[in-house]
Amino acid sequence: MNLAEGDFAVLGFLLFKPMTGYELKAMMDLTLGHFNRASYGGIYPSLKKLAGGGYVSMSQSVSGGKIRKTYKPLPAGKRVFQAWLKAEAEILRGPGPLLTRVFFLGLGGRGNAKAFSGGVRRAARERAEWLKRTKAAVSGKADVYQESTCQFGIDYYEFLQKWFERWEKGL
Amino acid sequence: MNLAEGDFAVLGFLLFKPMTGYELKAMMDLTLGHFNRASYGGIYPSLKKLAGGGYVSMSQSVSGGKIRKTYKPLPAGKRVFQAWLKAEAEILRGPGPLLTRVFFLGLGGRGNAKAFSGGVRRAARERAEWLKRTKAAVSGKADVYQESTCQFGIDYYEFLQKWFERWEKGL
DNA sequence: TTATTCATGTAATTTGTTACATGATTCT
DNA sequence: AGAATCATGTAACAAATTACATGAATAA
Repeated sequence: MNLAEGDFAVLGFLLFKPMTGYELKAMMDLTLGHFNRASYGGIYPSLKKLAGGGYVSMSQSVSGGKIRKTYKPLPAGKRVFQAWLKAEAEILRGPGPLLTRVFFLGLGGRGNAKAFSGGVRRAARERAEWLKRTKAAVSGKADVYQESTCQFGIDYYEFLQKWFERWEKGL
Repeated sequence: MNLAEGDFAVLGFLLFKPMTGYELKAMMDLTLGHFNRASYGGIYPSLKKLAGGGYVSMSQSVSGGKIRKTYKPLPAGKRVFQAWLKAEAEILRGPGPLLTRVFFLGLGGRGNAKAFSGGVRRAARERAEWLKRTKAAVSGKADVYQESTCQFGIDYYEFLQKWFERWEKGL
């Protein structure tokens, strides 16, 4: 039973501040919501999983008949989160997973952000190069739209490179 | 049993040219592979589903003990594909689904591409505006990385707007 | 008094991913 | 002889999405 992207997002938010599932949803909607949508159907099972694995603890409080379950990271949770922060980034799935990582970079060590950014830039450069080659290979054989798809990829990965380059300098 | 993103991609490729599952995989890897990964585990069940729904026909040929199943779109398949091409684009999931649509735009009517591009630009503009507002609202309360996440979103949606604007002009 | 916010979750379905299993043909 | 390409697919698992179900407190 290993943790997925969504689980790490939940865990990361709890590292900022212990929260209830409801509060988590509100925070996620506000911050990562534009790319990574959060739903109760994702959050509550995730909390259960994290608690079952010993990554977070749960404390229940009852006020006025209403149950409130507040979740808080345990040492094991902090450990796996740090490991996740240091892992290589997957740039292929689009900005969503990438942004989730950027969001939590403040929780990692000082060198972590630079290393992460460097990894993204390298991967984006490789992707852009590859696409330029395929574009040249397909040129003439494909219609405008198909070539546009390729061109978009090139432009997108160059945008990524530039963005992270600029960002790294400003850190 | 309604069709998903991946099913439409398969159907679209078959509209270019009747193919086998194997050929589909090769084509998809070459063209849409950078954002939308294709696997046999996705393609073959998709073909089965499309055939079962009466969207494509299958013709089997045996040459040298080897079975070759070639799939070809039926009128019903063409109809649902056209409807899919005309639907509003989902810009939230990142470039993947967007690019799948661009790739097949040549199969739609002349006005289709412009309408699509306009829709993307409008959605991207709204998203960027929304992010600017939340950025202003959160300013000071969030750390560098959290604000960067927001800034990335703004820059990304502006990149999208500019890209499609330029693209539309060149059509 | 009615709508919204706070607060919990489950169940079903869909979708995607990975790994496995098989075998002929063709190129080196 | 061995590697790569052509060609089929299934099974298991992981993940995400949607819809459903419930109910107290509070703000309009």
